[in-house]
Amino acid sequence: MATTTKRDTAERSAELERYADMFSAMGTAARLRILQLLLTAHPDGLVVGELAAELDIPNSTLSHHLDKLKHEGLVLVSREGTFLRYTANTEALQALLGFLYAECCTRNKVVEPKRMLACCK
Amino acid sequence: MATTTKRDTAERSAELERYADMFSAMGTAARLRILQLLLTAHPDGLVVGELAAELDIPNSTLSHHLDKLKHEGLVLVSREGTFLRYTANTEALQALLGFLYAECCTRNKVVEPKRMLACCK
DNA sequence: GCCATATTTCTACAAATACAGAAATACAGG
DNA sequence: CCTGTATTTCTGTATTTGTAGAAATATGGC
Repeated sequence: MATTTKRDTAERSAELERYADMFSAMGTAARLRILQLLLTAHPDGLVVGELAAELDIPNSTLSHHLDKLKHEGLVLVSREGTFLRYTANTEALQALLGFLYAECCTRNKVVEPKRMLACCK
Repeated sequence: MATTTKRDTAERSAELERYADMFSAMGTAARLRILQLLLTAHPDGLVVGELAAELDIPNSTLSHHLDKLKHEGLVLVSREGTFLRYTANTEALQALLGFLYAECCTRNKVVEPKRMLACCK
């Protein structure tokens, strides 16, 4: 019989916390919109100035949002001279989608999870 | 050619806001755990006392979290005498999953979205 | 080294959120 | 109607979050 060790539980709750933080990072219209724009521009991504042009929010606010998205691993950054280019982190998004799918559907036993595994890049 | 009217844009941003609120509602470990428990118990759901027994948080705090989840449409409530029974709102979760899938994958053109439509109940 | 541009950090503040003890409400049963 | 149990609302506080102006930093070109 499979025993659930204290470490298992700790890991599981740490994982839960991580996903909660990711959901939280997507929990405002501004940041969700940023992600949308980056996904639309994927895999090239966008530099901050391009995002700013679309979003009509002050640079400092935008920077703050980008920092949060970066901190939760939802976007990646690379420098191009003076510019910083942000791209959506498809791996993280795939993980999040997979988690949601597993929680929502696997436990519900409506669709087998295999179908999701190939999702995203 | 399809023109994008002002109303289209307003609707789209209202929708975005709604999904952002949903993500926000799942943006803490406590509420994500509540959803997990409800999904595990789906379709029966759980009464508040059962949730309280699992979660080890004060009733008032739990009630507050449940209220937020209810407000964002992620759970449904029904009264059973003295008890209130909460269930996961699979329709809302399916919509959220579909949104995330569409944003993450359709734009990315990796997997066709048809595969998701039958997901959840 | 200096200048111009891109982006972030600093700082501050208002608003939202998490939390929880205590009181209030809702219901079932006697 | 009174009692006990279930759950929420009330209340207050501490923390986090969103926002943004101003200053600072980073980079490339002259």
